[in-house]
Amino acid sequence: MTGQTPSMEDYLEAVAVLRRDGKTVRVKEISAALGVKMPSVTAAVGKLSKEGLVEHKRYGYVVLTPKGDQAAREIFHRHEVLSHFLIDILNIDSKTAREDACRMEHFISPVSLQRLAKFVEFVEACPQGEPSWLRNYSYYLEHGEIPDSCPAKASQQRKE
Amino acid sequence: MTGQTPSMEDYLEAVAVLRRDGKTVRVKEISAALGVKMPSVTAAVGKLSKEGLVEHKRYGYVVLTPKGDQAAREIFHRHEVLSHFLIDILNIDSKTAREDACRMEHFISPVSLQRLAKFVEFVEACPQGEPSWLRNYSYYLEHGEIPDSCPAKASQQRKE
DNA sequence: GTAGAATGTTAGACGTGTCTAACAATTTCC
DNA sequence: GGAAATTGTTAGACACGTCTAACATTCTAC
Repeated sequence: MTGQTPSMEDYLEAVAVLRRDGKTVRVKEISAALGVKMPSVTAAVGKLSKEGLVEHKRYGYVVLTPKGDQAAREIFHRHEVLSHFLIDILNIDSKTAREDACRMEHFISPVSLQRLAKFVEFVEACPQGEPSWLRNYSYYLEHGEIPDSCPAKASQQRKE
Repeated sequence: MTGQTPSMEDYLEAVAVLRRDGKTVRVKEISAALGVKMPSVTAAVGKLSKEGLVEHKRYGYVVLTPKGDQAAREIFHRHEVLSHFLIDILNIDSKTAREDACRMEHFISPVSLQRLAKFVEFVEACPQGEPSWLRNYSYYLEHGEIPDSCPAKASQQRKE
């Protein structure tokens, strides 16, 4: 948690992402990235500046301070874990996944985030896990029924 | 999605939950349930009433209309799927899980919700799935390393 | 059946975040 | 180097959701 509102977290994250994409960051770009008008950005950047998270000279560039960078990293990490889970495990299209991550990232607790991260890690560390439960899950998604290769299904069928 | 703000969704859900717990629902109880003051409830109930989601006679009980009940069910379903996932799969303590679900439930898209629900369903339908990847996950959570019973781990060890 | 307690409402303030309209600075380019 | 385009800021409005303080209604119990 960064102690920021969802909105302020979005601004911080946007600055970090734009920066990462190479260029210096201007109000206009933040505005475009977040789909808000420039005056909203000016106001937000003013607040973040007061809190020592960004530096911003009037009419100039917006730059993260070390403290702001740290906060942005944390936010971005939440975003990454969530979208990673949504895309690679739940199989959600990346556009929807990113949108969902963008909204939910502001509300997941540190505990849940950490667990979710561990979960994703686990799945990656053990990708073929037991012939592949993840593949079985995909099958289930597609066909709506438990694949035969799942033991539970097999025993259930035996009973039938 | 119900077309409601997160706040209004919370009110709707609270009414449904209180109602389910047996009693008639009063402003005071909603206030207590959500941790807001009574005037906030009055205002919120007024809005929901205008939209035909609750009925509320001055100084009287708050009752969901069929439309409101439907919306509340949908919200509650989101809550259930999320907390179910957090508790039963990620192994998060139920207090944290419920709090997280309460916040995130307002922001998950229908697509992701449906997928998450499917995922939980899948895990339950196939609980022993391949010796139990879920148990392996629990082991991983506890010990921080992939259990030997995981094939990937086994082959990795062979290489070492 | 009325006084006091409990509950509910209204009025008005405030914080947050957004917007538009108008103005200001900066950059571009002939 | 100055006019026009671009970018940025300020001022002021508004929606939302919350609060406190004051007032109104209803309920409870004698």
